[in-house]
Amino acid sequence: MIRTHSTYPAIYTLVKEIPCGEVASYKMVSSLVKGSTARIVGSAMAAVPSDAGVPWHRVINSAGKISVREGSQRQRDRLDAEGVAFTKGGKVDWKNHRWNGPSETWLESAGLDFIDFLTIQSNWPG
DNA sequence: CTTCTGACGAAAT
DNA sequence: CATTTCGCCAGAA
Repeated sequence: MIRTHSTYPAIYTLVKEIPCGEVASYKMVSSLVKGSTARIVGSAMAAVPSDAGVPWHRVINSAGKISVREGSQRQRDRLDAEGVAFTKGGKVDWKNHRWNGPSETWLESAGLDFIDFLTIQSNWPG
């Protein structure tokens, strides 16, 4: 694992909890990792080692779209393959594919109790 | 130390 | 809807 920002490891273990067919926003991820921001999560995704097994393609922006860059088509292809539906405007319907949060095991390891989680989740899109 | 560049986001236009 | 503006901040040069 590449050693960069101190919150990268926590970000990666959290993103690994997102199951096939579901997506989360950079903001959602950052809301669960203390000390991180949506921007940092973006940097973390850009730095994911190819062999780390982190499903980086399941993290999109808060508008429900895939951020434009080189390789964004590859991300779109992966999500299509997982059954994630996009509207004509290229957006994902949070109602159908939004991730609902990590396992309690993860929350515990992050020092968050269930009440904290519910408060955080109430501010998620959708 | 300074500068520049973003896989971001929210609000305003 | 699309664009712009501003706040934010890590990491590379």
